Amino acid sequence: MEFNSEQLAAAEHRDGHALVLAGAGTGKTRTIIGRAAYLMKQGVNPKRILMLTFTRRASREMLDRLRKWSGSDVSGIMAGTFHHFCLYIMRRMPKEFKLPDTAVIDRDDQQQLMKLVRANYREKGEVFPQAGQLINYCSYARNTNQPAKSYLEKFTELEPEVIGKVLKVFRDYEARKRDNGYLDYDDILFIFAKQLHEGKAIGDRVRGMYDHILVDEMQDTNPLQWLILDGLRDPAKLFCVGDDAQSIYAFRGADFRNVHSFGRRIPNSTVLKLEENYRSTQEILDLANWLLNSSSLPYDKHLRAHRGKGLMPGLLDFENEFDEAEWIANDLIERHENGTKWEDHMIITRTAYACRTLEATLVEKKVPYVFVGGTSLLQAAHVKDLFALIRAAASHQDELAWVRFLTLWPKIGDTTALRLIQNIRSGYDVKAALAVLKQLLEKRPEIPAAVETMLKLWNRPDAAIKQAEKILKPLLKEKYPDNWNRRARDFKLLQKLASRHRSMLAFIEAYTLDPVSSTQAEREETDDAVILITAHSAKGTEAPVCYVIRVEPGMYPHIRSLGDKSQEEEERRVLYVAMTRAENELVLTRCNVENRRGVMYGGHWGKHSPGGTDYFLRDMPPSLVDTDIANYSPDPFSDYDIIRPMQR
DNA sequence: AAGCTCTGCTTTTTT
DNA sequence: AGCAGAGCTT
Repeated sequence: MEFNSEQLAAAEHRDGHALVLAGAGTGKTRTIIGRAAYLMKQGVNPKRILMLTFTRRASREMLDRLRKWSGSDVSGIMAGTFHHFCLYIMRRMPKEFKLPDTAVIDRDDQQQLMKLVRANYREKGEVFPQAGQLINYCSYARNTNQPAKSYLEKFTELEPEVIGKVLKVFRDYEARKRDNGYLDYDDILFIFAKQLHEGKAIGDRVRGMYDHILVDEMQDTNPLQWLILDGLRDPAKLFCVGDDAQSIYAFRGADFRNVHSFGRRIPNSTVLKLEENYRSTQEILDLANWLLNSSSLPYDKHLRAHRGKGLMPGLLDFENEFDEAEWIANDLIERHENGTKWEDHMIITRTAYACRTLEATLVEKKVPYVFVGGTSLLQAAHVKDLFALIRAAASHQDELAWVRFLTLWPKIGDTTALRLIQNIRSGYDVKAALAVLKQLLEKRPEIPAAVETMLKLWNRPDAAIKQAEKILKPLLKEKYPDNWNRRARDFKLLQKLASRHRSMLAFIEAYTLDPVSSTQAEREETDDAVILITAHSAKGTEAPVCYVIRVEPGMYPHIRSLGDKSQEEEERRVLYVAMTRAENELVLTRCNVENRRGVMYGGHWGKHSPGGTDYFLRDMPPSLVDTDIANYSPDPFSDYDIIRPMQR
């Protein structure tokens, strides 16, 4: 593995805490891996190293590359996301953390639970935040470590009476979560951080476990995660890597000033810089640099390409998204026919929704692709239905699972289900609960029988899934009449994934924290595929050829962020991240939005703010891009011999 | 009273 | 695809 002098200085930094400010493509990952390899070479026990990354995918890749490059056994290193790490430690010390039997719930479950609570407070016709919004508020306040009350007063426009009610809803929600034995994503961080700081003995014990803590994507850490890092350091040394220009998770409470204040907040720390870009050609960086420098924020970034000059980025206009999708698919096919691999191409989208047309076109034209980001396999409605049955068998306290499972059956709606559940939960354990259920549903023995079947197959996850599918099939076929075959395929996939786990609960927990998108899972069968990815998921990745689609007004910045200066700036960074993924070729495409329904509000793009930016590329110097589609193969008519009308 | 069906509306990003 | 609400059925 080769390093330049900046990278080497960072990787071999001695003594004290360090922050490495690394621009896009400057070898951030390389440096953090180099750091780990250096430490091990110096004789540090891998077990004393903790690597925190932003996604599980990133940590897997990092360990893979470290294993290959260092040639040593890296299995001792603890590597994962903040959530994984905290949960892992808490599960190892359940008594200390006062963590009884708990199940991790995902966002969707949180929302369902919130909906149940909300219904008890909202009066008919009253304007009250939706369940999803309530979860957002609650989560944001906790991740930024501020009381819900002051957060709601300062950062929302809710009326005081509504705020009072919302706070009551929050309290109820917390209580209901506890009764059900649920841990949401925020609880995992919160309980860990609290004990780390307030439980003296636990804090010392956890602090004693590691000597070196390596943190990737530091700019995306939020105040709660900062508290965790702060509680873990000393004697352990922090080695954090980040880039303020790539901070795109403010909506999750991330604060890139965590990066700016690092030196001030941590005594005896060093700030190092990586400035040479190894990924892209200069033309691509010129465009990215222009984008950042047209901001009013002083990013002070000027990426220099080590590789020198290359091709101009393209900016191609299309009449509508069908033409755009068609052109991209044809371009991909032609490139593939010329001998490049599918996987060398990445298509970056702002939202999962915005690439639906493209996805359909790729399927139609038989271009293999994987989608990264967006709805995962476990969030698909039919998969949740199946898991509801399994979870119901796991715990008679699991309210959400029982509601979902019971309402699958005809003639059982919310009301009946909730009434049944009240009785079930009074039972001592699942067996007692089942006895009660059998009595209440005397005429429908198949319902409790389904749960009993699951209990019998408890230690054989794949068999349990197979049986669950068999039992629910007639019900689900009714519920999802249109695309049953596609959904049935997901169950087969699920069975396969489950067979790698010993217990059902371990399987569910692993995939709650590490959601696999269904196409991503299929990827294990097809290894060469075009990568279709959201800009957020694309951070940390790269590809020789990148298409950034739908770079049009209303998308960058996204219409929902217009009117809020700091949100608009975050959108600029999202586009910056998207552009800087490209190694050799960058193609921006956009559609004519003039006539599209739903984008224009009263002649404005959303709430247009004075002095704000309604579209980033509006004032782009034409010299930065090539807009001539003829320079980009293929010619859309190349397959046909067409008649060109005479000029008159 | 509870369940079911139809219609119209909206669609950010993720551990 | 999912949600809310209206209105119809059991």
